[in-house]
Amino acid sequence: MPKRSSKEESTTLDKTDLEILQLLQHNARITIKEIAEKVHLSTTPVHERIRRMEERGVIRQYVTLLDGAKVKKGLMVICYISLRQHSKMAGNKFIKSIQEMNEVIECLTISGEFDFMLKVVAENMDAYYDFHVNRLSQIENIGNVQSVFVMGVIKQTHQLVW
Amino acid sequence: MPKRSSKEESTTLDKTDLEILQLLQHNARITIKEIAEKVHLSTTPVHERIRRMEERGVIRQYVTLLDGAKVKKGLMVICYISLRQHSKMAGNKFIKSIQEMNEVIECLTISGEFDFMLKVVAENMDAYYDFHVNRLSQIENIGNVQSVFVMGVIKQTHQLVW
DNA sequence: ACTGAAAGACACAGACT
DNA sequence: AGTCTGTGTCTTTCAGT
Repeated sequence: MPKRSSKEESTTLDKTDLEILQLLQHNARITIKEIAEKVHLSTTPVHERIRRMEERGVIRQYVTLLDGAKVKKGLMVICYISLRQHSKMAGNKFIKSIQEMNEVIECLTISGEFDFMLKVVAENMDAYYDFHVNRLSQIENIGNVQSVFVMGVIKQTHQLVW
Repeated sequence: MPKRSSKEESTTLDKTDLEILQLLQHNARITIKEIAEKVHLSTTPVHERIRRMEERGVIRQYVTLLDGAKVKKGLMVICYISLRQHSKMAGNKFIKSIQEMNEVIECLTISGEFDFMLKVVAENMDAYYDFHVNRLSQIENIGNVQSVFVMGVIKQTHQLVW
């Protein structure tokens, strides 16, 4: 039997837990009282269930989503990158650079021709050009870079439970 | 001078608004009292500023982010799709199908060879294969489909203000 | 694991500067 | 646009089942 840290007890989520998560996914600012009513419980167990799911890491974060265009981040670009070297150290250096760039809101390692897929936000094309040429391309060990522009957002959700 | 609906007054965001947004981005369940302390104001103006930013649509939604692996959505796939026909009606039919598929958590229209980029979540490879063959490929008018597997998440944030 | 009650903290509205 | 103050509501803890 594998040992587990006390912070990550792996009791499975029951139906009530999933209902609570569903409600929280849609509205992180919903009151515990309101959740309690919807799942037909009093506030105490709801409070405790949420606390445990936070502790176990099932709940990662409560975030507020903003309208990009209204905070001067109207342009979204998908950016594919391959490195010239694939040593662990070279990879870590790249990752560190990416972590520090606020414009990069997502970075995934992917299968296929490229090593990374980035999602980059900028105010407009000029700002993106500046980012691309003066910051992204300056990272050492960068190989091929390819930009794909996002013309429209059809769907964007964070629901992992439904 | 262009008319504006009263719901979307376009007064620019000042430094305090941006500070509030920054705090809310990191923690949607932060109390107004705590925000007020950090921006050196009383709760009333903070409350009012948030209310206005919600009304104007600057704040889109408060959401809870879950750990995919812990809610049986451990696999993430990027999926590129081109349609056979590009009429408006054909496009709308596709979009409607996508909206109804919970596995598709993101859908973007993109420049380049493909028409759409999807982000799909599934419990494992079997579940993804089932989704791909029996649901995605069954949408009428689907042309080319290409799947890229996400091997790791280096960075994932929703901060548009920093 | 839950209910119910009770204390303390907070949100929200009003009067005023 | 802001502070201050009061009221009602919610969170959070605890005793009890």
